[in-house]
Amino acid sequence: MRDELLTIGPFARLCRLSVKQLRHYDEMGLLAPVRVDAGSGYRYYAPEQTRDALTIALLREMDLPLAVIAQALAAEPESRAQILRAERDRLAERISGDQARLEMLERLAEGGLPGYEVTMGREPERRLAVVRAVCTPAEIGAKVEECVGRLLPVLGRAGIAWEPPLWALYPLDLEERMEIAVGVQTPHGAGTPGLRFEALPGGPVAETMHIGPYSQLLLAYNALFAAIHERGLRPRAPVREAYLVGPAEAPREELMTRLIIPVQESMA
Amino acid sequence: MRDELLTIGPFARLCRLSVKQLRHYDEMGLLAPVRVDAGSGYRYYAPEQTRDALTIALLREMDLPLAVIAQALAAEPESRAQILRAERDRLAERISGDQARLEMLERLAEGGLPGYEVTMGREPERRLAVVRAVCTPAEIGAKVEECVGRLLPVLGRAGIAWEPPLWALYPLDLEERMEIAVGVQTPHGAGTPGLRFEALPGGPVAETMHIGPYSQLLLAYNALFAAIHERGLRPRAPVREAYLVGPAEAPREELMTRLIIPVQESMA
DNA sequence: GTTGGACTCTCCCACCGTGGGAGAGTCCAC
DNA sequence: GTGGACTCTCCCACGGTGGGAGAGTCCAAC
Repeated sequence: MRDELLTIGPFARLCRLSVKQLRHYDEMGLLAPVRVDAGSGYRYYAPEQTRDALTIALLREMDLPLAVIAQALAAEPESRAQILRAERDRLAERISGDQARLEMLERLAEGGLPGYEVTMGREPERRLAVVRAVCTPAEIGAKVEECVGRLLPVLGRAGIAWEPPLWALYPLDLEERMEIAVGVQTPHGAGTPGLRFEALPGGPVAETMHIGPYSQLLLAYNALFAAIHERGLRPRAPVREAYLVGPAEAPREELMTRLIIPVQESMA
Repeated sequence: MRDELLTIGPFARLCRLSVKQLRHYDEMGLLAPVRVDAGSGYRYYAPEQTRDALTIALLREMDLPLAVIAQALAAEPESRAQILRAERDRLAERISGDQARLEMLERLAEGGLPGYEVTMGREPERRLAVVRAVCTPAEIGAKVEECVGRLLPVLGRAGIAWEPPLWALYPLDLEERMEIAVGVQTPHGAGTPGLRFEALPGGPVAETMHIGPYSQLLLAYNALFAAIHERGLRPRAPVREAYLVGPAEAPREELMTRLIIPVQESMA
């Protein structure tokens, strides 16, 4: 095999990369030309390097960061596969996030920004039997389900009577470490192991109804917070969700969720 | 409603935006505070501005560019809905692109980078009856289908005998304006209106078989080009695909496609 | 009144990957 | 030996956000 070297332009054409890209990859040590002329600085690539260059182009096409590509190229097949799997998971997560975004955007594009009727009212005091969990914002959906799965057996075993709906309580801000609670309203069950109790004070609240998948809840909260602030009020934790029609009873398009945020005169 | 103004920090907390973001939005004219103290430069926001700020936060959450958000906020409801629909389409396209990427990444993560056996061989001369089209790289899939839909009736009406597979011809480089052709091998049909003919010269080729959805074809081409360049050969247009098992005959996981790239000694 | 601490201001730089363009130098075929 | 195509390095731009410096401001507590 003759090893006539290629200057950067022809080499770029072979691997479907731009000259700028190749220079950048050289500079960052991802793909160095086999020879660099000391005098002129000209980069010379060997035809064998197209293999790596094509691989880089392929992985870039899948949106892997250059740093990760560098890792993957340098790694043994085993850890390389591991890196690729990690990236696959990252991409899968991005897609599912984008799909939620898409659904919200659909709704916005069709219904416009309004579409939520916010009511200012009063809530009675409630006593909830709850289980708690700590999670990040991204995990909320899974964690709530998990909590429901923990809660119902406890209630059943203890023979505690309760009526729907299920409730969930959230902090006001979506932080990295947020404490949530899932429960039901009941006067019974004090002292049951695994159960905790939450006394929700009565008082003024803002509320609205969300019909549709949970991925679109953000829209409802947006309307809710806007209405609260416009009235010069301040939201107070915990935010309450009541699952009037849940995933067990209806397809995701028909879920009904009541959103309630306690409010307070801002002067207070 | 008392209009006690808020400094940037408390206002940021209300709308779940960072102080940096608010300053940036002010600077670019997206959301200006109602009052800026001439002496100190302090920004003062009115509680009513939380509505716009929340909307901005919401649209950013859906990944709309700030410039588009500015447009949307300024526009009438009608054109706003239009803008949102356009963004929805953009996002939908990104998702489908990402899904293709994900599938390729799956395959890479599982099978590793190898997985394609590239054969160097010789192809006989072939005479194809084709229809042509011009498209961008993103449209290829749809255009090829459209071409098939145009080709088959013409063949049928003219009573031209042919045998599977269907073939497609592509240029070497994926450019913005690429000419493609779809056809079948047949000795008949000269002069049929709507049909053109393509004489594929025989000679040395590199080829491989791709089994799976078309969204993963890039992987096969990567292996193919790498093999060609490693042997010091040069690919020649047109690239040929033969659809041995097409979408009409099998689910997408089981599609079989033969990829053939004519090659030439690089010295020539 | 003064002090201290929390807040705010403006500026610059960083990330990521790519492209554009300036200005200078190099290669090679005619 | 000359022209034209190529290459070099260097700086700046995009998008949106964050970090940090260094200076100034607000307000409550003493």
